[in-house]
Amino acid sequence: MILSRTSQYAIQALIFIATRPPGEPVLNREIASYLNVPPAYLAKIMQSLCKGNLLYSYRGRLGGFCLREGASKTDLMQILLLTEGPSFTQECVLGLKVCSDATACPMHTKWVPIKKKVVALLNEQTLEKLARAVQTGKYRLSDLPTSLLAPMRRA
Amino acid sequence: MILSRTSQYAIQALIFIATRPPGEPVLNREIASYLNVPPAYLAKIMQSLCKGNLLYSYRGRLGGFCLREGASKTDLMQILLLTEGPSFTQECVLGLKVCSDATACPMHTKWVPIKKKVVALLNEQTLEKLARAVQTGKYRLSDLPTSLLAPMRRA
DNA sequence: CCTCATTCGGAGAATTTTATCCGAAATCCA
DNA sequence: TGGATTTCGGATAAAATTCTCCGAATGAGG
Ligand code: FES
Ligand code: FES
Repeated sequence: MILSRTSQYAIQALIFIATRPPGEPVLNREIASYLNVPPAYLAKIMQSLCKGNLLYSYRGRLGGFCLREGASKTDLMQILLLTEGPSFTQECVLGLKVCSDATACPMHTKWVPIKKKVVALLNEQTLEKLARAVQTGKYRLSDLPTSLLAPMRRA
Repeated sequence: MILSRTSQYAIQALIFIATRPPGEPVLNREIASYLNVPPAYLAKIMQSLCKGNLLYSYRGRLGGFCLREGASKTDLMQILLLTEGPSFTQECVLGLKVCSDATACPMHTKWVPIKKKVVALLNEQTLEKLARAVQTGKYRLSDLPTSLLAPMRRA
């Protein structure tokens, strides 16, 4: 039910960059402050996304991060393969070392079809799509300020 | 895509107990060795399952753990509520603090239906069902010995 | 009663994940 | 050239998860 924080930050950051005009480098500082995540930690994640060939990075003034050409067609699965490792779709839900029809745990037959749905979803959601959804204003990338979360709190 | 090890051990252990004759206490040591998990760690998990009212525990000779009456009707969701905490089905896939239609992230509309399927599955899989599946011999609770995992290894 | 076997409960070690810090290298611009 | 800004990369710290150890309490049986 859970992605690691690292994966969540990576996805959020990439969608955010995808909402910005392509070609204009975006500062790590700006992303972190918009998403409200720790800047130094996010910087590490950005580095690994560069190494995974999803981003370009530019140092110095006017530096920052840009999506690589075509990276707006990147889907979430490609990102998660970087951040969660290549085996994350192949794991047994009960933690057995091997998940296959031949070595199935008692959840296997029910779990695999759902897993397939998840994988299909991750494969079809591209940064472009997700960025557009955000741009409509109907969907958000960061938390609402706490003041808005419990508006009935006022006396 | 991932349950914590704690949850995986808890589920495995409970299914194992459910495959045993009810009323006869099962030793922690026996469970741990069958499932091939760290005994001292499993003992902690068993303790918390007792506190969560899924198990009875008996100390001393002839001690061990038994399912509580009716616990074979326990479903996986009840177990996970103990081991993962009460909010684990309500979390945003991208990590936003609140997941709701009104504060949706760009994955929300696609993710929630899948989440519902997962929840429904967890709600319908009882220890009884899962234990029976294991008893048929077609499904396993523990890993195969490594010697069997790569049978082509022999010269 | 004593002995043995077991869970209980607390402390704490090891590992992994998350987060921080800082000096060095790159780049822009004056 | 030199100053300002930014990422890079390595070390390290903090927190959470996973795992271990041990003495105490409990209960069965001799
Ligand atoms: S073996 Fe457990 S999910 Fe496939
Ligand atoms: S808000 Fe992200 S899944 Fe609901």
